[in-house]
Amino acid sequence: MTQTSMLSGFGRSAPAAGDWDGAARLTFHPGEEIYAQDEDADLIYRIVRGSVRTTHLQADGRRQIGDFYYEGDVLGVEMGEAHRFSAEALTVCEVVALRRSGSAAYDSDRLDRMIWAATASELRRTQSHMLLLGRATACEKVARFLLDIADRFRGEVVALPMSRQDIADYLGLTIETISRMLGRLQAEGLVEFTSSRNYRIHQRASLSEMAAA
Amino acid sequence: MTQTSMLSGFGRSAPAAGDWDGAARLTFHPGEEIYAQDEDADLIYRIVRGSVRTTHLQADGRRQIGDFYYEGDVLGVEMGEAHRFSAEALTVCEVVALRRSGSAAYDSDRLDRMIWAATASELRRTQSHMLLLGRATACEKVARFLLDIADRFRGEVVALPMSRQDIADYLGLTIETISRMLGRLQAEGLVEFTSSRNYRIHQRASLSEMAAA
DNA sequence: CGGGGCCTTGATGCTGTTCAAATAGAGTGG
DNA sequence: CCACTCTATTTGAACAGCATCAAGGCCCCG
Repeated sequence: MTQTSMLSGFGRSAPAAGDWDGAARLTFHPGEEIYAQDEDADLIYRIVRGSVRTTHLQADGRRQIGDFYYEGDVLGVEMGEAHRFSAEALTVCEVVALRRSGSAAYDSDRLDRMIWAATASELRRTQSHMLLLGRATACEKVARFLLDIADRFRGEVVALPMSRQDIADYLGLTIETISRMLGRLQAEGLVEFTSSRNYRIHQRASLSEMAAA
Repeated sequence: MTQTSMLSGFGRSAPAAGDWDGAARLTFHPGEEIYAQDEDADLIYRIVRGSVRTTHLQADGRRQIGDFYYEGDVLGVEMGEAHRFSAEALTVCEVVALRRSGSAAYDSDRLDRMIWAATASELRRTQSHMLLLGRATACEKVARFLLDIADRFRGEVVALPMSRQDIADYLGLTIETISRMLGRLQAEGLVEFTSSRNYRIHQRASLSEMAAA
């Protein structure tokens, strides 16, 4: 594949330690934009700490969340000249950035593999998201969302770094519907919310059943 | 069906010339399966002639169409072990098939580039589809669908190789809604159907407006 | 001419939205 | 630590869009 030509090194930038030697290390605060929709897609980012959402905004204000990203995930591998989504920090976030175009560089083989893996992962997740949006009831969407998020954290209690509006724009629903479905799932004893942004799954099997059907 | 068994017929099929030397050339009839959901994703296919749909079937029978593919498009580049979608011919179809893993081959560089390009294209199209499914009204979905299909054919009259059910499962709607929206767009003079599977766009600007908003 | 898909059209109902308001939480300054 | 404010979330009631159910028409092919 052509990754070799797609990648390159990084001129300046204080070399930071970590997986990507020579990469720039950046910090973002909640709500801050990491890259903008329609901006040139020249850099890719790896999240060292924190969580990020990608959003696509339409002219009339409707918003679609592309995905949520966590520690270890790679951002910005969309194909094409420009980003179709912007990326914003949900929590305080540390990322390392690497330029992907430009002159051939030092460890391009490793970067190639990384970009390829990130693209493959992106495609898989986008396909899942598409399936979720296409034919699922509000309740199914919310159940699957809770399971998906829980699968990323090994902890007993799961934290939701995103707002109800973010969840709504991810699932193609309204915040009111999100709230009602969360309420219903809790009333049925499948999950328990210790606060509006922290929950625990009580009956994973039943929840999976709601999600799949 | 597994590729091995599918390709067992390769012995007889005369290795055809064309873009992919040494590739197997196959013919499928309407409704025939090119590869199955959950089957090992070992082969990729390039459509020489005809059109194809990819579909994902859930246990309860709900169906989601992944995409429609035409002459020149590459199929089967989904990542992961197995296909999440099956592929079925819509019309009589000729495809060439290539194994993507396995013995290091003659022109693997070119193959790599091709796979990379197809994956990039797949990601872009899946993202578009996701945006279409997330926050769009029935009317917007249908308008965008008509424009998308028209953009693939340069002709004045556009042919729809797929059924209303296929369109419905692509857009996450029902056949009745599809039919009503097509009727509405025609009544408003934006498009004209010469038959239920052939149309002509009359006011592209207005149609785009319906699609975007 | 008859049968069987496929597509269209009509009537009714349900799911999720919209509009509106109450409640809960988080942050701030006294 | 408490009162206050601002925002996020929940809850309720009415509405709308799309689905569902049910006929009816069209077209292809035998």
